[in-house]
Amino acid sequence: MADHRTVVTRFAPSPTGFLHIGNARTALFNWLYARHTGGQFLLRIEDTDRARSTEAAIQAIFDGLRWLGLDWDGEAVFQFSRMETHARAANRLLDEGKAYRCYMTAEELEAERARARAEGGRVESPWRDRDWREAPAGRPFAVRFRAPRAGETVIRDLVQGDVRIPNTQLDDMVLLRSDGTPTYMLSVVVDDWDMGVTHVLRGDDHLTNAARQTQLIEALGWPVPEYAHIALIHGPDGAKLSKRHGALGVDWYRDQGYLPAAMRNYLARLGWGHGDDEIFSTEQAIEWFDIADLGKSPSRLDFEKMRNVNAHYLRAMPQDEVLEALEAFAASHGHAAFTAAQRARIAGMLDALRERASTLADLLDQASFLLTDEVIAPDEAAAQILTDEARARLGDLAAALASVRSWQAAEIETAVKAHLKDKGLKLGALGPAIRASVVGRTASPSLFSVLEGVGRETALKRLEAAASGA
RNA sequence: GCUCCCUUCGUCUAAUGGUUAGGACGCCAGAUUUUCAAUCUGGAAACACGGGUUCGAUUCCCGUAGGGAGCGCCA
Repeated sequence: MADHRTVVTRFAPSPTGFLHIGNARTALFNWLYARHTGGQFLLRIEDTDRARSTEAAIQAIFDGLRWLGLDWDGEAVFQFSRMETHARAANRLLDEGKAYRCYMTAEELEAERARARAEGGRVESPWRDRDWREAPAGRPFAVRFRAPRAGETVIRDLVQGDVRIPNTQLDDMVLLRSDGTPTYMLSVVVDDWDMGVTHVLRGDDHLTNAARQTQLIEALGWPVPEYAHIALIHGPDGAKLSKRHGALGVDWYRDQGYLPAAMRNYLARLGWGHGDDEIFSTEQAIEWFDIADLGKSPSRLDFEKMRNVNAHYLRAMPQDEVLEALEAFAASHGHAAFTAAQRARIAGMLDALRERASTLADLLDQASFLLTDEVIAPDEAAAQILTDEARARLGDLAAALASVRSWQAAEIETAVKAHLKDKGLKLGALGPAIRASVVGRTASPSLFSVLEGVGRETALKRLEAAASGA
């Protein structure tokens, strides 16, 4: 049994899809609280629904948590493997008369549920007060919890305060299905106790479950953990986050080029805050995090702000880390590994490039003119700039630049300006065309650093190609 | 339908029984500028509504409206 003097939190997703972004935030809060208190953060995979649980989903949870940098203590617990233990708890309640065998058929149940809903009461099983020996021999039965019919159950929630639920709203929950397998409600309670969980931070969709679980826990004679139910994250339109928003799994964010540190920062600010602090390190978040500062209202995802936070991290990260992240990102998007020359070119221009990017995807896109030595095909806007007149001027410029001794931005600038003066032109008459031919775009970092960045040979090759109308 | 939860700028949030209601993203304007950014300066922008309680409510209470969640032999 775990030491109950220290905080133990847990993240308990069911492996039925990807790691949902809302769940990722829940995991983050549990992780922050455990790290803040010097306690433990446990991971439990709730795989008791055999039909829906998949190996791929389990992997997605592990990968997602690791990507976010949320390390869990000890081995992940697989709920399904603890079935026997759960069943034992149910049987104990049966022996103690706190649960009963229910022989209702699916049809009877359906009718009773309709009645309860219409009358606003609980679903009642006739077997609650009947002797199970009256049941036809061999008929399968479910084990139901004998919940109080009257009164109320109060959840002492660290976020929501005391929440009182009338017991008339709480049915006799099924503990063991008629095939003998334990239900979620039973498994959670038994596992949380066995794992020594002291603080349950989860989505507020579990708030009424907390009432049922409280009843169960008390029947089992165990201490009720501290609860903290946090409001769910909604989509930008305020509706529940759904596939329609196209941004459910954390893997999507990774694929979009968001950085883990930025995600931690952004997610932490959703439903939690520390004064006016917006950008803070994970260490600071750990130091500051407290359940008391959790908000009660649901928050919406704001991709503009997320991009802004990410841009901040992209700029603040050490160069070699950005390069490493960019290369991994490129690889996962089908790019070949960078050559030494490519890496060197990107490194040389990294600060200029990252200043214009919010995500790794932006960065990779903006660095594309550095990824090849060949002539670049201009995009639509750039092509418009390359008129016959502009092309002719580029030819003159290429000839003039060929004699630049040291291929450095400052010297290139001197040479270009001398050439312009010679021709009686302003930079505005030639600059856009240089950019269009060398970068293939109408926007880029400073012209001269771009010329330096691609290297003399490639720069001249592109200028000449544009001049010859290629 | 029943039960429960929520409501401060468009969004994320801070603060308070007496404040010019603060910050951030976004937006607008200006500065800077070879493009695009970045940066700097300035600006517009909120206490959902109606009743109370109070000398005084954004803050406390009650309603209304709006939003959300739950009501499975799913988790």
